[in-house]
Amino acid sequence: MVHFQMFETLADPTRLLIVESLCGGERPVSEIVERAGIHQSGVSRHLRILHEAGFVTVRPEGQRRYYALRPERFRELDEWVAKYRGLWEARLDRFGAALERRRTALKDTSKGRRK
Amino acid sequence: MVHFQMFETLADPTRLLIVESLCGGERPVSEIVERAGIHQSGVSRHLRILHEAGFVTVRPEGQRRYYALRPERFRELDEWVAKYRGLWEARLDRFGAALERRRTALKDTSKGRRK
DNA sequence: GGTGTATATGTGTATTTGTGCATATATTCG
DNA sequence: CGAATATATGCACAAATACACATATACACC
Repeated sequence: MVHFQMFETLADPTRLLIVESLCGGERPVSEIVERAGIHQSGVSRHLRILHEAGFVTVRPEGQRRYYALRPERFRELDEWVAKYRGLWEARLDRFGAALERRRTALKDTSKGRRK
Repeated sequence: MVHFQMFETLADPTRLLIVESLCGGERPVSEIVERAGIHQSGVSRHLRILHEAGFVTVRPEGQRRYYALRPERFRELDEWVAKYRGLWEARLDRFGAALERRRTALKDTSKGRRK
């Protein structure tokens, strides 16, 4: 529950569009503005938010500023989601459960999820 | 950029707390209210939002309503984040690239993730 | 220095959001 | 039926947010 700010940062269509625009590598602001479809000042603000949240880096070059994705936050996101992988993996287990019980001894792989 | 609504849903500390409270299995509203630290009506609203966004299911039993996590949305989240795994994996690759090239033939174990 | 281009910031505003309170709905039990 | 418990909803309101416009800053080139 410390991570809700990461989700706040991504909880805006324009910011998510910016993130996906940076998927292919660093981009100058002007290029992002073209795709975003909102005023340049708005894009600048969104980039500030993304930067403060640690999702992007800036590299000034001349009068341009190139923004790029920063791996750390995405990795953090990945680790958060990882905690919930058991949800659907467990479901698949249940399908094959009866079958599996007949074949092998029941190895208790449930990580204490069942209350 | 179709997924920003998923992030909107998780972009609230109380809702994220609810999600994590449901990690251990289904819970009645009353129990969630205790942990949330806000008024019962607020919790009810958050549960509605989570439900409409497809993050939870409801199972009425008597006068209680048991909420539980729904795997689909989390899986969707996982798939979204997966697109960004290349960010840090690529960085690691670069560190060990020269070394690895000398040791083994390049076995391509990437499951088609690289675009 | 001055001019032009790229990006950031101050300000006002309309919209959205989380919340508590009071009340409504549903369910159980007598 | 009525009373009690569990949960949802109508309403009002304070706080936050995304946006455009105008302006400020930073840099390049003359």
